Amino acid sequence: MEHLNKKLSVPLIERMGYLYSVLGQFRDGDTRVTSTELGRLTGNSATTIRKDIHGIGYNGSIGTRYSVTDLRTAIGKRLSFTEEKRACIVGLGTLGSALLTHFSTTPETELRLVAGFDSKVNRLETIQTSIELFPAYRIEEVVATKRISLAVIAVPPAVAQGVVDRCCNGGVAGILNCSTAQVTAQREGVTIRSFDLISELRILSARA
Amino acid sequence: MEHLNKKLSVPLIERMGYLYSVLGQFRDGDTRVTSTELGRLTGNSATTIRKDIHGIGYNGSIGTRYSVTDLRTAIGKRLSFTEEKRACIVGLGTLGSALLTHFSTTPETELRLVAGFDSKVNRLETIQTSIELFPAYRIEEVVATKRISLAVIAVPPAVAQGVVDRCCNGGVAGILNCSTAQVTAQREGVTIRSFDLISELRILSARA
DNA sequence: TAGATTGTTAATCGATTAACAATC
DNA sequence: TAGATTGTTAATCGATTAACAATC
Repeated sequence: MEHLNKKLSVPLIERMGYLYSVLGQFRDGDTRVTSTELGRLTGNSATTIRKDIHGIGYNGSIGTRYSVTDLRTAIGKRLSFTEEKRACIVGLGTLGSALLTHFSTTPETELRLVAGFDSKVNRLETIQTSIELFPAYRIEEVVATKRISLAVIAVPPAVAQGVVDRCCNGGVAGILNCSTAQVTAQREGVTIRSFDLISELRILSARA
Repeated sequence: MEHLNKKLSVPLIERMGYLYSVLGQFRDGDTRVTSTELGRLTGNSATTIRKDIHGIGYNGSIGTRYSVTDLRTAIGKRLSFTEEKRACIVGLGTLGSALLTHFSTTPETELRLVAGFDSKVNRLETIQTSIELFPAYRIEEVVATKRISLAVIAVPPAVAQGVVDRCCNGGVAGILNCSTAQVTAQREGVTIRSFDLISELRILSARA
């Protein structure tokens, strides 16, 4: 009754998110697996796995292993993979429209892409997709009415902050910033993460 | 003479990589800036900035501030942004070819995209780009002869590990895995980072 | 029972922050 | 000199690992 609502750390969420998808690949949900095995499958130590599982509030029972389905359900609940989240993509240039296609063709997810935005109306007309597209001036309205909680930003750096502001006003809870600009959320409680190919390659090249 | 070749931590590289690009935006390189100001510009504490700068082996002088150009040069050297790195993209589906376009149109970088690979030869023929394209069976050979050190992997999950192996054999030092598959490097000294839209959105949605 | 395995505390490691001495 | 600012040590914080008690 203590740790149930504690905020989870990012590393833990990353590990458990991945474990969730690994567990989904088991054919037989009745299987039981040890923490050692789960560690091997996800590239972590058995101790970390046990600590994480404990951290999300799930309890197995000592001696017996973890039940695949029960554990998966518990992770899903705690990380709220069970309730569907609606997402949008703002900016449909080469990168944005590729992410749109990539996203809408990825199955098995609790994330649903429900809108795309671009400032150029004639660009909207040329894109072939089943996702609803809107001109950028409607961001606030559409985000609010469709209750979109996640936004992927793929616009030129110069306009990124403005887009972030409008997404915040519409009421998103999280923003994935794919532009090279540094942006901040005015509104309290909006999480922003940066997602940029060049930065990632830089990190790789500096490590190597 | 002690810390010069110590391996830098990923958070430090991320912060200094970003600081590097921020410093590049100063019009006048003769400007001097305080650690407090740099912290504000990058979203870190002044102490962290000073510690990082110290960590990469740069020394300012007490009381005067940091020289913009000198500091930028020092970061560039230590993170080896000065020596050009060659990169390739493997897998030219929607995501891969968008990354190819995105990458080749991003200027101001020490990273140079020099090759694209795909297993389908007729797909190679339809892509319009100034980057040289090759069939996938030539990965090892081309990576080796062009001395490519970074590979971006955007292939279907089922073939990801095989592609990683061939890149390693060719001699890359770093791999950015954009597929949903978990892959490992057989060879010692190859760094792999995962770069996946869906995982990032999951983290965001679990935080929010 | 004995071996295996989880739950959980203690120890370690690493990164960030606080504090302040050194010095321009 | 006095105020500002870096360099650097010490303190804090958080995450990972080690160890082992609890128990199937």
